[in-house]
Amino acid sequence: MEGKPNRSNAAIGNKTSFSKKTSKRVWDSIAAYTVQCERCSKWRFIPTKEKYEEIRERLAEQPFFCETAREWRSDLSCNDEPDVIQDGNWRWAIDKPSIPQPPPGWQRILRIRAKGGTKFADVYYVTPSSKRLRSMTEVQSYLIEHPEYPCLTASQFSFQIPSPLEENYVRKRHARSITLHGDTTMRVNPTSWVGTLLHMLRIQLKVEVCEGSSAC
DNA sequence: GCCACCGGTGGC
DNA sequence: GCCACCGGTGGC
Repeated sequence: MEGKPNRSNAAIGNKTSFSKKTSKRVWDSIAAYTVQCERCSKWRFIPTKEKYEEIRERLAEQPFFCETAREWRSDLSCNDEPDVIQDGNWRWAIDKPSIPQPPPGWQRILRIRAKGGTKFADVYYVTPSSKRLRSMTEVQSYLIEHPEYPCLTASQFSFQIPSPLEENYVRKRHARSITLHGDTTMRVNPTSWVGTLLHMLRIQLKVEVCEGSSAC
């Protein structure tokens, strides 16, 4: 989590929101959102998912500085200690930049999968009528079938998922061992891709760990 | 029966 | 190797 220049990162507590029409609970498995200051490289918590989505959408054109956080922390500056220090209690993931904010009334939900699976996370959109859309194909079909959203296009949706900082969180497809005669050993091919992503991406999510933590 | 979660795979 | 998509299924 040491600061590299020109990156930004953000965080939210495990968030439960409610569909207005159905009061159905929708869970986001993200514990916190943080953005990195472009100037001092310190990571700053972002108070809400909505604010984080707003910052993330514009980050390429509108860099984040500690002063930006004065909207919710009036006295914050680059002289203050970083909000985030790396410890063993959290998992982190690098988010993708320039993801559009979900349309008004819609939710973009990120669900983190368990460690050792074939995929780190799933993104889905919840429509104002609480329908869950899992892919761009489903979004396009939905928009065609629902002309009440004439202004929405597929370009306003993104199913990109963050990348975990923890190496080997996701089982590598080509490193899978073939299970024979009850041998369930899993081999994972180590790579250095995390370092590469750190230089390319600008946003991180803090993912809550629920492995025996009393906080869970 | 529904749905959240997960795995598999085709395409790039 | 990564991503997008979607089918299967276990838990409710």
